[in-house]
Amino acid sequence: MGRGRVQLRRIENKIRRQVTFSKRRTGLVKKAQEISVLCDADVALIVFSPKGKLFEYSAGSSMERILNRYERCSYAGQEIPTPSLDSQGECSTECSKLLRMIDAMQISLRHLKGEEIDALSIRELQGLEMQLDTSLRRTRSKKNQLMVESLAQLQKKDKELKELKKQLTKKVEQSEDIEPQNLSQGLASLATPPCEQPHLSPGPISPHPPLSIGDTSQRSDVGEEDAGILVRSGNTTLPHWMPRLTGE
Amino acid sequence: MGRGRVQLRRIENKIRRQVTFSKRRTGLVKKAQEISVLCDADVALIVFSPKGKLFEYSAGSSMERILNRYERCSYAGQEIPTPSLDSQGECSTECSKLLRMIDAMQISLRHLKGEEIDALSIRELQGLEMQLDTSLRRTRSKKNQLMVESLAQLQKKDKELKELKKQLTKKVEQSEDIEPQNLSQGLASLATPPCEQPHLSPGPISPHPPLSIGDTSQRSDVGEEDAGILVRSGNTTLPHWMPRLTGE
DNA sequence: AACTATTTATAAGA
DNA sequence: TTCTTATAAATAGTT
Repeated sequence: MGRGRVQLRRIENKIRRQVTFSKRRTGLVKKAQEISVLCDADVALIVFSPKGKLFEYSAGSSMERILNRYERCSYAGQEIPTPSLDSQGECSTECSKLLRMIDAMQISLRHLKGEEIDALSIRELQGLEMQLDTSLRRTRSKKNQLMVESLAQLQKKDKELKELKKQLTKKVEQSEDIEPQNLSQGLASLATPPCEQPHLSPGPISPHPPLSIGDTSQRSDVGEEDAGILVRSGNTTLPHWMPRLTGE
Repeated sequence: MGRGRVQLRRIENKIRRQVTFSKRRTGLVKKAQEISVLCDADVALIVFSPKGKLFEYSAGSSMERILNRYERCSYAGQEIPTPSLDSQGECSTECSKLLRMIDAMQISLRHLKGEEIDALSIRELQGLEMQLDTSLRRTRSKKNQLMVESLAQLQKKDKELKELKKQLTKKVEQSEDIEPQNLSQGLASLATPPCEQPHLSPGPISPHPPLSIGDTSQRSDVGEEDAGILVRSGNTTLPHWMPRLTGE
């Protein structure tokens, strides 16, 4: 059904494969829905795209219901999966559902943490790899964005302080005959503060949310990705995660 | 597709309904198998006939594996099923504990998936980045290891088949005066099979567990890490995830 | 289970 | 992604 006879083998072209997947997935769901309505059947359809994305469809009853029914039917002859502690019917059902959920989530968490991946197939590993790659990109990107913003803030603050210093110095000079040195020395140590994290001081000095500045105890990966904007500082004291480019 | 427009409503006639069910079920399975092969997807299909009979089909991976994966994926993104009903002190305490646990896990899970990272601090992002980096390395490493092993297997099999072909060809030549060409031609097409995924054929042809072979729909990252061993193939049909180095 | 007249699905192209 | 169109495929009703 299309402009050429379909070869029953993997479509090599990535784009065409993706398009075909999308179309056929729609078709499959439609068929599933049709058989459900026409023939009064319960249908559950689960599809994982090659990239590992999940698509699900169920008709006639909820996915959960169908899967439960499936387990009952398919395990019909096998061992009993320990109904175990049951006395408060309702609640234990709820609890065991939560426990299963936790089980499943733990497995996911372990995999995402690179643990217990020995049991995974190549296909699953590739899905995981892509997921992790995406996450890593996003995380790096976000981190670098925050770093740049944070630095810009510091620079702005520094500039303001310098300006303040300048003005005050001027005033001091004007009234130097009255108070010779005390004030001017105090200002010198105040003008460029030792770059503390903003959130250490409870008072909201800046209108921005608390920025905590991380360290770079890793490989050199700071200047990557979309943080390609190189921020140069004059004689600003740099935060410790920033590579010292200017040999001030 | 038939001699009348299909009404999307339950077929009342019992016989017709049963017949349609049977036909469409076949069609649905065929479609499922096609999308799996064409698009390299994992598909699970569960159908309950109106009489309650179970039909199941899976492609790309075993039903069990797909259902496990489904639970992992679907729970990972799911909403918490309402802390709700609490009256029986003991159990609801237990439940809410589990729910809090699930909550925490979901947050971790989302972060590891690169979602909802906007609220994280630079320090937290760096921690996450390192975690993801480690996971990615491990995953790639494991995947590549499996790929190499899988390829080695295929090569071994290929070699065996070639040896077999050679021997059989020899035998044929010896008795060529009796049966001129039929056998030898049949062998030629049999010697190097089109590298189907083993799990598509139900019968266990090889003694190896079903290897599901993933694709490389990503950046070129196959030859990295500890998979530095370059495996060359003769005229073996390569699995599709393998970069074609030999321009056969 | 087979056979067609038709309807549907969809591959390719835009 | 969505629309269009030519054609392959599925299948409803029939035998």
